[in-house]
Amino acid sequence: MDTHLDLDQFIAAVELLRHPELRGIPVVVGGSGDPTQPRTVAATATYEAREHGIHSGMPLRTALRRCPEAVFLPSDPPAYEAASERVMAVLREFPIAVEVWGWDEAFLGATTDNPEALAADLQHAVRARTHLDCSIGIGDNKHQAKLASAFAKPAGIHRLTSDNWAETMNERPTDALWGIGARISKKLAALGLHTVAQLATADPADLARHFGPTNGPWYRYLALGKGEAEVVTTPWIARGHSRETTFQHDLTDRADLAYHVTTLAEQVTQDAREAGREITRVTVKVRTTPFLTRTRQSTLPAPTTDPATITRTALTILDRHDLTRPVRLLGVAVDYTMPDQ
DNA sequence: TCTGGGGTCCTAGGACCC
DNA sequence: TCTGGGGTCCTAGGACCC
Repeated sequence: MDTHLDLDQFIAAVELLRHPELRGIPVVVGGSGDPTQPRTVAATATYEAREHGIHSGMPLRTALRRCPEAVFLPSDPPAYEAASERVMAVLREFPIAVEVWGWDEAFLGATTDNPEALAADLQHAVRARTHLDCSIGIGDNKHQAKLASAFAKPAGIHRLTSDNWAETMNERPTDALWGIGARISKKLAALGLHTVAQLATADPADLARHFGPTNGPWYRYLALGKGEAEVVTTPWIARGHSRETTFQHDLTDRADLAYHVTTLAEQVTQDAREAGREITRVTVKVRTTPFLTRTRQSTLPAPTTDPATITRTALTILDRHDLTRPVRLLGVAVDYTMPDQ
């Protein structure tokens, strides 16, 4: 039996623990906390802020317009990281497998006759030790458990297994599945596949023709409620790493672009060194007005952690971009060598 | 609603080689 | 030279997720 644990309103909850006086009023977290700053979006919004139509991903300036009396707090990733680690430590004290999935989620593998009782124990322990609420989903695999935890919100427990999959999911739109978003859902709808039930009975060869040999059949697999069941506890080895910056005002001067690419390349190389990883490929991302994103990349002749090599490569790649339009974002990404290669 | 930052995986097409 | 077929690597972009 797999379970998925999802902390409720994680970032907002951590902030409200630090600022109890803000309970009950609209709070928006994001950027440096200055809602007049352009090109900054909300990381999260409290329930009270949501009632004003504010949601995560919304530009802070829009949020401010919708709710001028809202309190805006800066995003504080180290604080969320620390809170997350406290929660994961509580989970690891249980005789269960823990697969950390971002800051505020974890998959848990357990052998038990009574998963609801285990889930309640976990909720009580997390609440007692961290003052944070979580929702827990129970399923036959991680996909089912993940969807179940959403049904469990707030602070509840829900079971979604193959026994009640069809009755729960069949009439829902395809983007209710974990792994199908708005784009694929729209393409599926254009093929007459609107619901999970319709996708589940679609022809796999048909899907493969439209979505590729891996993705097509996989979508049908998701619609049948199937998915990976193994909870992996071994630490994740990152495939790569990146840093990017959106500028509050567009850049047009090539010297400015070169300066920022150099800084990003140096940061990324330093990150790689600290992680003890070697770089095999460099990608430079450029987003111009009107929100057009392009990437250029180059594979290195040999893996390296030499800052000069990475910087030089990044600058050469930058010159392969069309830089005739104002630039709003620059990014440098690298791929790492993987062990056993 | 003028639209963040950091990831992962898949696909299609071209280059190149045998 | 009118040109087969397969394998592999590389690049650029798309889609999804937290």
